[in-house]
Amino acid sequence: MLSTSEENYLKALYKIAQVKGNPVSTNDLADELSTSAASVTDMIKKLFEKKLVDYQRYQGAVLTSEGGRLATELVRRHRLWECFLVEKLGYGWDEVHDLAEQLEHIKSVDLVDRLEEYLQFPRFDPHGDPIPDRHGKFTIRSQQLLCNLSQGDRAEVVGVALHDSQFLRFLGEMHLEIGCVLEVLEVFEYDSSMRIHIVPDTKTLISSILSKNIYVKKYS
Amino acid sequence: MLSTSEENYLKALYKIAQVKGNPVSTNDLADELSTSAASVTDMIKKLFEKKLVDYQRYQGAVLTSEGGRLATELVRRHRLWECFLVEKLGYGWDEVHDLAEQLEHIKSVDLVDRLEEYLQFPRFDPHGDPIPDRHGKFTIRSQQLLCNLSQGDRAEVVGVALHDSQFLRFLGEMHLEIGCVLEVLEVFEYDSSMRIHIVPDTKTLISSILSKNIYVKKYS
DNA sequence: AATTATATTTAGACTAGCCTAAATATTTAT
DNA sequence: ATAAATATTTAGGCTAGTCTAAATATAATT
Repeated sequence: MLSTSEENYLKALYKIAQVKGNPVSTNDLADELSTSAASVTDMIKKLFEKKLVDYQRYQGAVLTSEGGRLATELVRRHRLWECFLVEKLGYGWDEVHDLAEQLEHIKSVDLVDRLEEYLQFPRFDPHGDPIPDRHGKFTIRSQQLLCNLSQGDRAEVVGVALHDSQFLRFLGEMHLEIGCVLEVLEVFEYDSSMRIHIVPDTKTLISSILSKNIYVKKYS
Repeated sequence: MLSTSEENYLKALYKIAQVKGNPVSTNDLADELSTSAASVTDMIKKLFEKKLVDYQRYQGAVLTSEGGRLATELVRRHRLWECFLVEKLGYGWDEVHDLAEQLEHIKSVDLVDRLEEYLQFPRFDPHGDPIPDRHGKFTIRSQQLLCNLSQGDRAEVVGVALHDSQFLRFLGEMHLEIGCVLEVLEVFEYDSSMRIHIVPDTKTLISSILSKNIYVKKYS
């Protein structure tokens, strides 16, 4: 059985590897987990003993297939709990991260499977991130950013690249949510801002900070 | 903020005080928490520092009003999570204790209030135990035991005095569940067993081990 | 009331997870 | 290629929560 702390290391390893590739450096882990490099070294050794990471001194760490499986399971739990909190308890998508962070560590062989069934097997969480199924498989969503669309393009919002609550609250205020359809009305070269039409009835200007962090699926 | 361990001590203090009264002895706590008396002494001192218990060396511990409030809140959380697990996720009443034991420690100011609303403010958990409201108030259920009924009495099952899963599974197999109505057909002095009619269609013999651990509300 | 038995506390130690400071390895830049 | 900068590990220590063994206080028994 893994401790909460061990689980958090696995998740961090998984997350960093996705962005920066393998091997994952001690310092990157320390940053991600807001801890010291020395603590990371200790824990990596422990995970190595448990065969959850491959590791050689000074060379960074890589999840083993078992480590990867466990990390994916944690992502699954996190995202399913986020669905539950938003869909059933009425939380906003900007409020659920910390709670899901706690709930994902609940130890049970089948709790999350039952939760998934109860939620009717959602494939994406409230932020548009894909939810791994029982076997760790998931659909990769479009990686195209809103900022890369051109005038006249129409697309659906499918995800966000940032998850901090300020950003999410701001998007919410602008009615920019997962699933909404938009059209690029105009692109301003000067500051890369855009005027967009959020179907059906909002037309607004958005800064590039926003458009660089919204994933869309372009209608062809 | 309290640790999971501190919270478990508060719950144990509350539980023991209800059964044996105050003050609660070090050994009783050690038994309840499956730990050593030495550990209990350490933790009680800590809770005393935090003003959650009154304590004098060798004289046992008593929850302060703040300690009692927190303990009641934990009971509330535990019972609401049990409701959720049974009613929404389809668990049996014999399967939910350990999961609720974990879920009750999730830190949040409003999670459990939202859960309560989502469950439509249940007043009793799946074992018939009363659920404290936001202010710690709850309805005390009938304390009458099935074994104290006489031939011809009719009553409703309102609770169980034991919570171990073997006992609960056995009751379930006999269709003896919270809310069911029964009538005492015959009482056998010899071994205090009873023949009962579980309305509408089961007639069966039950041992005194069962009838001593089922709370009923007699129809007058 | 003294003695024995029981309950409780103290003392000292252990583990997990974290820390800082110092040592060492690797990488980068001159 | 060597020096400087950076990254990583080691060494030693801290806290929370636990333990066992020993000491001490309370309760029970004669």
